[in-house]
Amino acid sequence: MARIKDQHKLEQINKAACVLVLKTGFAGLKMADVAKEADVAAGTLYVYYPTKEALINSLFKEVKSEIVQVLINPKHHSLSFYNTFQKMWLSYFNFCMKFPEKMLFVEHFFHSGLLSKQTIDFAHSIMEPVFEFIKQAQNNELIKKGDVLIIQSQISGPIHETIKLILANKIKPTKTNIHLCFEMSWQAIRK
Amino acid sequence: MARIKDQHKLEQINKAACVLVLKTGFAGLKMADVAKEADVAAGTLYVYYPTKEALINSLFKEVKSEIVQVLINPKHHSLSFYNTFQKMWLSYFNFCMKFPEKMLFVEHFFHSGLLSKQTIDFAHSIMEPVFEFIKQAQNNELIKKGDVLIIQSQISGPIHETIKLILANKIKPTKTNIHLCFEMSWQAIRK
Amino acid sequence: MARIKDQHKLEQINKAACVLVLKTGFAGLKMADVAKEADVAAGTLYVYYPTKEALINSLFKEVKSEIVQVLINPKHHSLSFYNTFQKMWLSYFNFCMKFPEKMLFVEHFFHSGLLSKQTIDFAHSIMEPVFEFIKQAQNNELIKKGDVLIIQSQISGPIHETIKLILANKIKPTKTNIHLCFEMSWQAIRK
Amino acid sequence: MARIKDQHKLEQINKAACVLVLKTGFAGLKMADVAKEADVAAGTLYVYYPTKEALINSLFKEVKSEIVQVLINPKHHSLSFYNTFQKMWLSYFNFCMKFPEKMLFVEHFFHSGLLSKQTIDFAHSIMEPVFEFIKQAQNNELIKKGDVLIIQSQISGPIHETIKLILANKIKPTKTNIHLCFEMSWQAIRK
DNA sequence: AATGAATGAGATTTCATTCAT
DNA sequence: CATGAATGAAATCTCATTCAT
Repeated sequence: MARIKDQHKLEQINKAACVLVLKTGFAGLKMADVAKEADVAAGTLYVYYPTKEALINSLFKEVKSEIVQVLINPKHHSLSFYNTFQKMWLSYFNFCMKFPEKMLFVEHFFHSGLLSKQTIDFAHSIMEPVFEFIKQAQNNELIKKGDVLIIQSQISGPIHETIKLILANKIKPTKTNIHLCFEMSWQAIRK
Repeated sequence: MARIKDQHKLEQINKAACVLVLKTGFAGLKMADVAKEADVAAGTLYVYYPTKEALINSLFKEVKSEIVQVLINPKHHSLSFYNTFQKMWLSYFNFCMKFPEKMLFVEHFFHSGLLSKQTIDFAHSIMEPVFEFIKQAQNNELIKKGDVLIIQSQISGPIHETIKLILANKIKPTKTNIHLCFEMSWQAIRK
Repeated sequence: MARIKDQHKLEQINKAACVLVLKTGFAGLKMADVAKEADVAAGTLYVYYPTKEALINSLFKEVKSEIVQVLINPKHHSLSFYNTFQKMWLSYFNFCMKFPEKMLFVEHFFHSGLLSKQTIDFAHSIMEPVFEFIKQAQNNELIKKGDVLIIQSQISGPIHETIKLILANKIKPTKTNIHLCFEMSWQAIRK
Repeated sequence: MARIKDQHKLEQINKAACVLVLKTGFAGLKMADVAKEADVAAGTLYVYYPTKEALINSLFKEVKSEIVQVLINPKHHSLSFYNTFQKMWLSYFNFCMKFPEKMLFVEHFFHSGLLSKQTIDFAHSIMEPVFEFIKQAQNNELIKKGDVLIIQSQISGPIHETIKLILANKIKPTKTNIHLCFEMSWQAIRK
């Protein structure tokens, strides 16, 4: 038997790619740098991904999936919609604070022109459970009616912007600021 | 007056750079492509901008300025804050619909790692009048207190997301959708 | 006006590629070496040919055409078929002696798996006038009947082999050897 | 007797290398592909051959030897030279038809620049018995005088070309075509 | 001996920039 | 000023070879 394909190595590569996007912006994401950051030979990247494009697409799907996992965590289920929503919102906010590289990776590449249609479609389809959750609340007259995509972008958009402001050291992640941000989202969508 | 060389050609180049970002994403923005789209020789770009970085930074500042002009248009002044806000919001929304390439150019490059600190600082400073407008409303107890950057990102973030959804053909720019989007922003920030 | 695309430079590149095939065998034909041999920057090759494969295909077609020109030279026309054939044969032999790199280039790449079907088809189609010449002689009962491709390969095959032996210093291009080679071809095809 | 490791595996590898040359040309003969075609791991190739070059040189010598065996088969001995020659010619033609990958492997690599001088010398030396056979016939005034290399290339050259035409589906291996080919060779060399 | 993941030198190709015209 | 062919540093990617298992 040869060395088995190392799950750990794949994770190293993925992590490295995300971290580099956070550090240097993704315009300069170079395969050589990813390899160095992952402490792996350049050629090794191509054992796991046939092209740079494939790496980005695959990684995008993986991270997007992880994000959706965070959102639809069963632990969020609560008696009231407000409570569930709040838990979801906070989970996601905390996730973005903990792994800004992941949030930025998805944000940056979504409109970069580097993702395949297949990947974009995947990203939309995987969000279905989240959309369902929104629709139910709409049916129960708990939040505003209207296209779920608009409702959802009203929630995630400001979170991303706020995280970016924090990363840019323009604002601090104080309780006040986080609460303001949440409160605005809630007021935006509530009936 | 050989200073501004050929204003028309400069505009062609700027337009081309924006349009290409809209068409193919900004990750692969190539000088050769900008030249072709602008119907100009590659070398000509360097008559107007010394480097690609200069082109992007300069164009970013120009477009960002144009956007601020749209926001702080004196025509928006009205008796009530709500009225003024609504006019601003609509102006900006319509601007983004009319020139999505400009909105996306600014959006895409803002966190790309390709802009100089100087440009980033400029972008923040030029927004001062808008922040002032928000602060006044806060002082007059018309909208929520808190960091103006958070308030502002709550307004622009959803607009950008909604425009992107429209461009991606995920939703239609119907009166209902536009009104929903505005209403959510208003509910988000109002006291 | 910029520099005009330099016909001379294209010829330099083509010559260089042929020469390198002769010198180092074509398995090791490297773009960097072609550039160096042509006294041109590596990137310049890509001004003229989009890929290495394109360079090889294009060059192959050009050299093959040149060879056909040598074969169907109007000056060869003579009263007797024997005379015309002898002139053709000698022209081709001398061409191969003068430009062994061209002969070898065509020989080597023809069965290399690097040429596109289109190029292979071109190579066959361009030989039509030569086949016509053979067919006429067959109709006039001057040479053996049978598939022209077989007749033709009986003529060119030995020439190529002989040239290779000369290049490998195994035999000398003496009058005796050349005459023997021609005489065998003639005896092979004559009625 | 761990000398020859696994004879079967070695044959698989050799066959694979030949077959790939036939299928895809020799320019792109890759060790990984040879391994896959031989249904063996890449590393295994290096158990049998220290380098790619060694594989090619060794295989070349082996196949060339096999070819010479075919040519100097004692069964060909007959009363008349013509009969012997005809048997040799047919044996070789049939061998090439049965194992075109072997013929092409030798053909392709002979002038590829990838073989060592030692291998080239071996290839020439092993042909000595064949050259002797030709020389005897010359001494007996049965065939034309002249350098045996030229005589020999007049025989093998057309066979190779004809086989290639058959493989390329340009002609069919009919009795007529084969007979024409042989007849031309005979007329070429006979006194 | 056999495996195939990992390597890294070196190949092809790209693209911002220069410069002769 | 304008051009676009030419450049070459740097990027992506390949592949013969190694080596841990």
